[in-house]
Amino acid sequence: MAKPQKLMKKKIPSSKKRVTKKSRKQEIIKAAAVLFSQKSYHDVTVDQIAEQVGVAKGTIYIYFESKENLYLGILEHTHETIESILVKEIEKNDPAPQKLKKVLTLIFQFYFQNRDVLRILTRDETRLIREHSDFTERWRYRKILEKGIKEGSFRPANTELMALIIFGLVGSVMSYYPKDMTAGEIAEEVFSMISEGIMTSQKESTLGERG
Amino acid sequence: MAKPQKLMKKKIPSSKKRVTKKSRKQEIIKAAAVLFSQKSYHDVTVDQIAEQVGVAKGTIYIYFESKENLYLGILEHTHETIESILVKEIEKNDPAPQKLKKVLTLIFQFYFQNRDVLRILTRDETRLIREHSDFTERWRYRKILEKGIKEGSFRPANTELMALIIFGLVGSVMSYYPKDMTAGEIAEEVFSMISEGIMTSQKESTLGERG
DNA sequence: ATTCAGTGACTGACTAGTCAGTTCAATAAC
DNA sequence: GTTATTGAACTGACTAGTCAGTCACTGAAT
Repeated sequence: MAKPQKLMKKKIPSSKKRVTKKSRKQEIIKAAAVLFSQKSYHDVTVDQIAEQVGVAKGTIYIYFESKENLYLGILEHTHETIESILVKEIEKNDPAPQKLKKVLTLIFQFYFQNRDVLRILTRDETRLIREHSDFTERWRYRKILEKGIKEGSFRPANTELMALIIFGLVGSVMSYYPKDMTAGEIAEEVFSMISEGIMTSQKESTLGERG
Repeated sequence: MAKPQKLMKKKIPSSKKRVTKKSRKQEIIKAAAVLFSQKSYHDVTVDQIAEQVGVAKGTIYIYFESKENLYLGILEHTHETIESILVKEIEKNDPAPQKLKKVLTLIFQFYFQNRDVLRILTRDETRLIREHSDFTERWRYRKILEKGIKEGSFRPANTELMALIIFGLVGSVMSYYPKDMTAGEIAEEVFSMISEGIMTSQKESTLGERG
C-alpha cells in the first residue's frame, strides 16, 4: 500500500495583507452575495467564493461554519436591515394610506440599492429564512390594512388576501421592473393601483355577471 | 439544505412488466413532478425518481436524455397546457373586465387542480423556461388591459406596470392562499381588488400629499 | 432468433469540509 | 537592538461522499 506522497507546494511569497476578523468576514459576505446573485446556491462553490475574496478555501471556514451558514447569513442580515428601516415607519401614527405609501417607497428604495441581495431573495431556493420573512411582511401589510379600515379610508375586505396580494405584487415589481423609474415613482404608481384599482370611476360596476 | 433522506430499500422482486413507451414516459413525468414539488431540483436524485416509478435508473435514461431534460419537460408541458386553456378565452371578443375575470378564474382553477406542478413553478430555481413563460403571461395581461382602456372600462395607466402587478399578485395568491376557498371565489375577490382597489369610494382621494 | 425495454453495478466528475503545515506581526526575553 | 516565541490568520492538498450518466447484460415478447 503505497502511501500517497503529501506534496507541500512551495509558496510564492504572497502580498496578501493579513486582516482583522471583522473586516474579513464582511469581505466574504460581500463577495458571496455577488456570486449568489449571479448563480444559484448549488452552482456557487466555496472555492469560487474563496477565489473572489482572494483567500484560500480554508479561510472561509474560519469565519463560517458551512456554506449554508454563510448563505443564510446573507439572507438574515438583509432581513434584519430592511426590518430596522421599516420599524421606524410602522411605529408612527400616520394615517394608513400614507403609511402604506411610505412603506412601499422604503422597500423599493432599499432593494433597488441592493440589487445583488434582491436577486438572491427572488431566486432563493432554500426557503429556510424565506417562509418566516414572507410571513412577517404579509403581517405588516395586514396591520396597515386593518388600521385603514378602522379609520374608514380603506373599504372593509379580506385583509389576509389583500395583504397577500400586496406582498405578491411588490415582489414581482421588484424582480422585473426596469431601472428607468426611481423607487419613488414606482411606489407612487403601485400605491395608486392598489388604492384605486384599474377600473374607471363608476364604482358600482357595470359588470353584473358574477361567477 | 439537503435533508438527509433515509431511503427505504425494498427489494421486492420486480415483476418486470413491459410497458409501452408512451405510458411509461407519463409515469416518469408524474412521479418526477411529485418529487420535484417536494424538494428542490438538486435535492431530487434520479435514483429517487426511478425508485418512485419502480424501475431502475437506466430506464429513466431510455425516456429522457438527462435529468434537466426531464425537469424541463414538466415545466414545458405545464406551460403548454395552461396556454391551450387560456387561448380559447383570449380569442373571444368579450369586454376586457369579463375577460380578465375569466382568465383569473381559469388560472386559479388549473393550478389548484395541479398543486404539484404549481409548487415546482413557484420554487423553480432553473429560470430556464420561467423567463419566457413569465413574459408570455405578462404580455397576456397587458393586451387585456389595453383593450379595456380602449373600451373605456379601465382607466388609462402604465399597462406594463399594471400587467406586472397582476402577474405578481396572481403568483403570490396561488402560492400561499389557503384551500378553504374555491378557485372561483378567489378569482372573484382578486378581480374586485384589481378593479376597485382598497380605498373607500371617494375616488379623488383625500390624500393630497404626493411624492 | 431477434428485438428492445429494462437492469444496476460501475465510473468519472465534482465539491464540501478538514487539517497538518506555513506565515508573520506582536510581544517577550535577552 | 536583536533574537526567540507565540498564536491567530491563512493555506491548499487531501478525503470522503454524492450523484448524473453509462453499458454490458438479462429476459420477455414476437
